[in-house]
Amino acid sequence: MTSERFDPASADAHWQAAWESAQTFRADDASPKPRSYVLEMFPYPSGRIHIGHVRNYTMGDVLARYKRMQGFEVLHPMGWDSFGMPAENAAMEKGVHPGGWTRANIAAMTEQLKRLGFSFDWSRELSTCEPEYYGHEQALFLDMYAAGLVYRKESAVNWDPVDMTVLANEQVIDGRGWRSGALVEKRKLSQWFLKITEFADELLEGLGELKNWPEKVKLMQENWIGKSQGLQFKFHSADRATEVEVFTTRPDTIFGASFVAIAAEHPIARGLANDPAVAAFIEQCRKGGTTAAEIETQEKLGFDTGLRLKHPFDDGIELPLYIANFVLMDYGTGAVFGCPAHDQRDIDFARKYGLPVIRVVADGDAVDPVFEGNEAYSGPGALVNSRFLDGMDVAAAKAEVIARAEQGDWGHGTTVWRLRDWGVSRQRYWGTPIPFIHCDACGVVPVPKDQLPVVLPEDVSFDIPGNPLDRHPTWKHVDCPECGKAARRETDTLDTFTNSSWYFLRFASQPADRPFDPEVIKQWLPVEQYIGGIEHAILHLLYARFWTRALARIGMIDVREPFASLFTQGMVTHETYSRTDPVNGQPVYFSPAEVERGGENAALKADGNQVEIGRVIKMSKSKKNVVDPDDIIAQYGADAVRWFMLSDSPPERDLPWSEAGIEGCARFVQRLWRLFGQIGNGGAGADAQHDAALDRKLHQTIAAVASDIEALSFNKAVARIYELTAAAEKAAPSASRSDAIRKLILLVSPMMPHLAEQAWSQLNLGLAADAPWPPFDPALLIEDEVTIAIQVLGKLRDTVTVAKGLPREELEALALASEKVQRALDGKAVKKVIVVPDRLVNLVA
RNA sequence: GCGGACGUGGCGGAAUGGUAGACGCCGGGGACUUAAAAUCCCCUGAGCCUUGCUCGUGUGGGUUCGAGUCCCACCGUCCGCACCA
Repeated sequence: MTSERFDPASADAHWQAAWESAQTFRADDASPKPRSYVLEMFPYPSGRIHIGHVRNYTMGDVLARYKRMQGFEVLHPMGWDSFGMPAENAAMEKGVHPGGWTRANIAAMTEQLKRLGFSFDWSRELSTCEPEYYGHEQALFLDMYAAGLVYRKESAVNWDPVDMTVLANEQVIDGRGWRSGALVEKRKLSQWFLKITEFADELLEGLGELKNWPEKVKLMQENWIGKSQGLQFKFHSADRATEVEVFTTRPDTIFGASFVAIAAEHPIARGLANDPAVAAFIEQCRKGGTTAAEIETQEKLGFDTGLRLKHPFDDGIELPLYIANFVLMDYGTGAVFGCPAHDQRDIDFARKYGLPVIRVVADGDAVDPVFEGNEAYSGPGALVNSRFLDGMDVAAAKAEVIARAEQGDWGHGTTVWRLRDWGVSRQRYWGTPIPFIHCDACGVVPVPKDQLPVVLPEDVSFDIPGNPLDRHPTWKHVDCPECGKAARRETDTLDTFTNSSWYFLRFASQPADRPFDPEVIKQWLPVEQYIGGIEHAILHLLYARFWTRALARIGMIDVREPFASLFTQGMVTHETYSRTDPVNGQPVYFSPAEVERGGENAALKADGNQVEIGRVIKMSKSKKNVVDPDDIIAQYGADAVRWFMLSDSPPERDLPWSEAGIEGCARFVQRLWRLFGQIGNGGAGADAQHDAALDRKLHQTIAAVASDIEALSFNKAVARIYELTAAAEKAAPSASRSDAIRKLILLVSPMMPHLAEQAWSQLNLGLAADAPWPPFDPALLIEDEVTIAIQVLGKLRDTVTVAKGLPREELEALALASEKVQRALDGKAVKKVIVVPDRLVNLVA
């Protein structure tokens, strides 16, 4: 007997406990089965699970469960990216300890995740803030150091003079510390760097192999790495007292040069700064925004230094030297030559300062040496006005100029990268201690591996400004491992991105005495499907690729690319509800829980009056358009929430959350439950009958849902399941119907695992989670009848349902026999007939 | 400014160049009920002279027997940002 309603409140917990006690989702390193590693980006333990996490992990869970059903040994782990600034902020604001705060958050969020029934192998759970994890990270860092991939150099940081602390870029608001409001200073500190630039070429080339990564992400990484090939050469003043080295990707346009520009921070500019006008201009360049969007829209400004430089091919040509606000010191040489006709920034600048605009590349049109427009031409063409280059195409001219520069020994062809080495030092407490010791006699000495982990002391306080590690009474005082004399520990910690750069390896293999076992890594890696947010498109994903390659280079692993497929999911959005404050005219926002939504209107529950329904946007605390996963799970059950996460919107797009939507999902859970209760006993009577149409529908659905899940097109799989459900409901009792319902339980089990287990348990066949994906009969995928569209001049006039595979002549005859077709033809002669077998007939009159 | 993505009913969205709007939500009508909830059935792009016809996938062109889909130009929305020389 089945109860009338499916009760998630009891079923969810029951089946979660059943999976846990059976260790259903434990991945077996020794399994003979083919492997599948499904990974979602692990969360930062901020305190509460966000609905975005729910969407992310639901997608991964459907894939992981499906893969298990397909006979794979699946690794589907979960852990915590638990070092980071929010813990320190909480410590300062709430007076709690970062460790205590973080671990309490992890405990609460673990409970939240478990309520959703995800098929995680919890035995592999890891937390990056524990010595059992970061100790191995320290060992890997030492290995990289030994391999020459780690070095120290001076680097500038944002220093808050009041809080006596280093600030992250995001903590600097309008040039001031976010907490203290003090003006931020640039300070030079000796810091640790990882040589990611040594892998720039590999990381760029490697993108080509990543067939299952979004083009968008690959493009972002490509641009971030920023490979540019060109010419680096020096301009000289007539007296050779001044020389300016520039880099250009367009050496072919050298005869179009009309000025040279250097960055405000360029040594030559600084050298001229005793002139107050120069100093004032440099100061002016420092103000204003530093982001691309700000700089791009900002007016181009220059300052003529009065210096004149000789053209490398003709001493008779003199170019003015400007200091300009659009030249970047940290790219190339910090100096460029301007060719206005073929670079938009340069022409903006030239028009402003009345500099010549000389066209040197012409795209086949008449050669007009006077360039009238204000739009630079950067396309292909033949060189003009360029002496020995005339007539060459751009590529040939580039090669020719580089060859001549090298011959004349005044320049050389070179490759410039935008990518810079990764500074990993953070002057923060809540991170992985960098395992080095500073000794006055021996210098910087690595901590011997047998002394790892260097454990972060937890007896620290945040009531005084500055780095707690630095003022800890004992922690930093150690003996030098080399000479034994008193020495000091490094008090910087590692950037939290290092924690997430190898966690996928530790998930696959976690021996106690080393970071991982390469033999086990080999079995699981690469991750078959990685799922997470687009916000990690560059940094995390590039660093993880870098660590993987670095570890491969030093012989620790065989994999080169950690993530075979990457999927970036969209956000969960919600309407906003607001009223305008009559006093200040600002909107006052209300949360969905405070609002009663009906039809096209919404009213505040408190006073019954209307509120304005705003646009559907990303959930954010400030707009109050958030829903809490716990509340909705309690109200609708895990399966309805999971189903909602998969329905309607394609997974890469945003998903608008709505009350009506989740209610519809909860209703569908009950609808399935009623259907699942209608499996016949397989005995006499109706249940012996077969239903060919339903059989076909079932097998088509099994095949389609499988391919939709593999393509991560969950919204399409959901639509298929609705269709099969409707077909099964309508079908008369038969053996086919019972079979369809039984298999439908399995089809929905990756998505609604609790409901599926509850229904499956009544068949006494073990756990649904352990059941294989139902096979389909390819013969049943083919329809025996097809509906043919009949068009006249491309317009649909009639349809006719016929046996599949009818010959062309018969289809044509059928089309002509149609009354509607004859009416549309209106006596005109048919000139041409297009027949697409089993699809359509188009009569051209 | 540059780069990218996207524009299809009231809404989320389907659609190897071949019947546009699958599936879901909302809405309307009906059945069941003393009643409500729940459930089930039907309708639901727009317009019209309603056996049917016309229009319709941001706009304007083009290719094609046939275009939501391909090409060109534009408009709009969203996202990202690094002046990359």
